[in-house]
Amino acid sequence: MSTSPRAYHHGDLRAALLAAAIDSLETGGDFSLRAVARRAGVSAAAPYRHFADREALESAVAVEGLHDLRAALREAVDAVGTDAGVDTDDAVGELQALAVAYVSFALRRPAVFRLMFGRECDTEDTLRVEAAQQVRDLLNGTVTRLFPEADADDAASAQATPLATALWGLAHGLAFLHVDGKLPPHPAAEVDRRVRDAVAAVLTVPRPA
Amino acid sequence: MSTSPRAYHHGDLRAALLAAAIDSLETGGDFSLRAVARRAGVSAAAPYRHFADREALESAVAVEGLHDLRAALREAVDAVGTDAGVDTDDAVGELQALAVAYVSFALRRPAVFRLMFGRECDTEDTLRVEAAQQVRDLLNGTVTRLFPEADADDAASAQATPLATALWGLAHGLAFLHVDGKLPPHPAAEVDRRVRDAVAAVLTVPRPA
DNA sequence: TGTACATCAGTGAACGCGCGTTCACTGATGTAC
DNA sequence: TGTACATCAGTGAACGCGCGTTCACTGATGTAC
Repeated sequence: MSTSPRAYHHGDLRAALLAAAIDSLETGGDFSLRAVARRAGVSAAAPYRHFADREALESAVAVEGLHDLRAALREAVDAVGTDAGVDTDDAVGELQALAVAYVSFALRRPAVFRLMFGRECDTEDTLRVEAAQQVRDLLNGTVTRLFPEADADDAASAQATPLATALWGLAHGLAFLHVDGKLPPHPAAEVDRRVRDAVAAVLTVPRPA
Repeated sequence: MSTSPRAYHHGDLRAALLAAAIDSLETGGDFSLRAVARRAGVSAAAPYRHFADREALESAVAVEGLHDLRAALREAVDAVGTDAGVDTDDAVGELQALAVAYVSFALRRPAVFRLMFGRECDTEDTLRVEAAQQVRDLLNGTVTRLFPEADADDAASAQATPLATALWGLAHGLAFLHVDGKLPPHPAAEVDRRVRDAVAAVLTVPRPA
């Protein structure tokens, strides 16, 4: 809270380290315990008072990122409007908005996104597992709400139906293809359009009579 | 060619280093110039006779991987059958086969797959750019062949239509989600089914009249 | 067929680097009386 | 309100590590005559 620097007893070094880690990731793309400590203006050993090891810090950053992603997705869904009467056109629009938000988060914070998803994660870390599950639930829940006919017997509305898996895969793939430079990541408006078009194309493909 | 070890003048150290690099990636998941040299039974400086630097070796591995991926995709497409008369059901089956092959390649060779796609790549490296383009062409070409109506005015059959982008995104996303442990990567048959179902679900979603 | 020599693909030692982690320590903080 | 003391969050030096890269070198190979 205090803005004045204190030699000892930083105040909230844990939060400061997290912020430094995210900052470090977002400017430079990589981070290390030492670099983060440096950026926080603290000795290399200091982080060990707050994190067991390098991986614990990494996981804490991932949790923050997952929360932010969920917030961004929720906001996108809410922005489309949650009117009770949803026809399929609106449904397509909502899925488009979801995918656009997913990809745009990835491009806004590529290093954090990579850290969140770009490696196998520690299944022991309850907070991280939960945060990841919440993102999944939001995606699955939205799809199930929009297309309940696919799998009507699931009382819990957050089942990973094939359609939900497909939407996640599509958004996730387009996100990484852009982040990794396999599809041009600029300008943002073009990316959004590409994502929207891809979602629309796949959902409205010609089909046999 | 000769199997007897020679102190000097290895014979084809370049190829041996590539093989060692791939081997190193596939058992351990990571690799370094030094580790690769060690594995090839050669001094740490030896690779510099054949590769400008670490990145050049990495790119050469990526090129091999991209060729292998294209071969795997081509094989999958060919296996479905290339009869002239294709109706939409066959088309869905072919896209499913393509996606399954893509994901199964990623799970068979996760570290190589990551190296191929998991970072921005050197656009100066012509061989690598070409190899990547060939994979794209195969995906785009197949989609355009199966769904020509989407964009009939393209003479070149390898345009990146929205549908082709979507299919690539879907396959790519499911690949990484499995590779990174966000979806259970075992058993293989289950993964194949999940991919097939996802492709089918998205292409046959209910739609407005 | 034999010899002299240029070429070239290796060696091995060394460089500087940043990393994660540990350790004994120290100085600020807060509590008990 | 003042003092003694335990707690706790930092310090800074040190460890061993593997890395990419360079350098002068050496020994095998192949060619010219």
